[in-house]
Amino acid sequence: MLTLKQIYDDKARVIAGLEKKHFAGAAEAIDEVLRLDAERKSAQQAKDAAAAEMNKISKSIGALMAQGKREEAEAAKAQTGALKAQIAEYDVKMSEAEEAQTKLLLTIPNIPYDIVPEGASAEDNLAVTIGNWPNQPMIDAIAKDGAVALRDWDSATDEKIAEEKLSILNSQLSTKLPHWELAKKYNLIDFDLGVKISGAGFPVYIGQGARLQRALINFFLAEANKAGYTEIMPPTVVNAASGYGTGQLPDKEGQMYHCEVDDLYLIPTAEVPVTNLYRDVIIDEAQLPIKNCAYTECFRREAGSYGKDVRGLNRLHEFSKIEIVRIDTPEHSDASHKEMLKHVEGLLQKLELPYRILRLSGGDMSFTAALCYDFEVYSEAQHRWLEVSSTSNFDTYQANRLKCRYRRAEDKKVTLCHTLNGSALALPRIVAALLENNQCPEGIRIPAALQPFFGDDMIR
RNA sequence: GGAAAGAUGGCAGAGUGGUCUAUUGCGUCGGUCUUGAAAACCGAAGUACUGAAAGGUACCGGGGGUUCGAAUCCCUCUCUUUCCGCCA
Repeated sequence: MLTLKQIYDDKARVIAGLEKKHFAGAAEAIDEVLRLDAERKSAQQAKDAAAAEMNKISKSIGALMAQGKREEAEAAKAQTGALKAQIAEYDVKMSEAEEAQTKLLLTIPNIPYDIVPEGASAEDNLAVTIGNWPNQPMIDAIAKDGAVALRDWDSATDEKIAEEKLSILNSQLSTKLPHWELAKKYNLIDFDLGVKISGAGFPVYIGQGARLQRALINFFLAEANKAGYTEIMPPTVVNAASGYGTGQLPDKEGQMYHCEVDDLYLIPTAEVPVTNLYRDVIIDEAQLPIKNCAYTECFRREAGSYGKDVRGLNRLHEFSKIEIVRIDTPEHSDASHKEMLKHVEGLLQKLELPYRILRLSGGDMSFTAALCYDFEVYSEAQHRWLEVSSTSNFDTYQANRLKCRYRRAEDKKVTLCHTLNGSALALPRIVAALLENNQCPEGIRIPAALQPFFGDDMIR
């Protein structure tokens, strides 16, 4: 959640940020937060004063008793009744105001960074990079200064180039089979068996299909380890406190599987356990940035999804994902974020998949993010972009909920960390794109970087 | 699942009703000494809210109660450890 300091320091900026995120009633909500804070402060001041008086009297009673002055002690006792009632009253006022304030703050989203594009929906997301296009990679045409240039899209020229490329690509690829037919043709994935033993959205991977899963997991972990991330294997079931820490609760209660008997939640992403490792922790600055990665199964109820979005591997209830998580100082978090983007982009380049990177608009970003980039791969049989990674900087928003802080080397002050995370990568849509984009008469070509992990150059 | 014991500051570990803003040890930081280091000695050091500051308030697993006063007594919850049972 937002910190009070953020609001006191620049209220207008906070309100403008919330409006950019299309949060209705921003100004009213912020004013209410401030009103409750004033209420809390005055109640606390009154309570503290009464408690100080009370403590003083109590101590004097102890001294009087020790000296055997019983009558004076009894007189002092008589004084405390009114004070006691006052303290209780102010205490109730204080905690009521505090609770109301926290509850309200939990419903207020993070504020976006300045470079986040204005806009209400996915339509307004800004493509910043396109790569791995056939014949002549788009990246050469639009981002000469490096793959993760992350410059703003030049709509006059870049959009035209992208459109042309897309139409060439689509005309070349109209004969390709979608991945669910390829999965059947090569006996890689059985969706019907999954329905039988679990339900829709729980595919069974078989033979080379299962081996491809394992190869991708190992490939992504190997790349993350190479990039300096420490591998974590966390529990995939967490308590409610962890859900609140990273912000899945209370906002997205219905999206998580919940084991009621034990009041535990199946994780929707490794972000939850791996970030919560640092809940209620004060880290030495020398240990930052913390760079962790984890492979886990992820579980999402996906209530309300339907149609082409859930066809085949497009949207599952259980899927494998490798997540990278960073904890950093405010000064360095932006550089950390860029490194993460470069890492994720590198994976897509090594897998030789056509991709684009989008900077999400204010209205399309998640509740907790301050800056978010989505990575999408182009599915050549479905003729659509599939999201395979979302890489975000949460600024201090998550850290404030988590109470994840660090001790600054310079002045020993305890300060909120910045948290960041990103998928690197989610498997199902990568598999979909690999199958569709690499199909040829002989089978399905495995990209060179993946061959050592898969043990073959082709699915036949 | 059954039984017992426990939860105190970075760690270890005292404290069973009144200067406890918690004894002590280790570790950490600063200083003295030293060419430098070690040792020794001296000193410092928690978190949060509040206040311009001095200071005040709260925190000894969580919540509640008794009392003028609770780390300490009572209730309750959670967790941990040990033993037994079951088990990959």
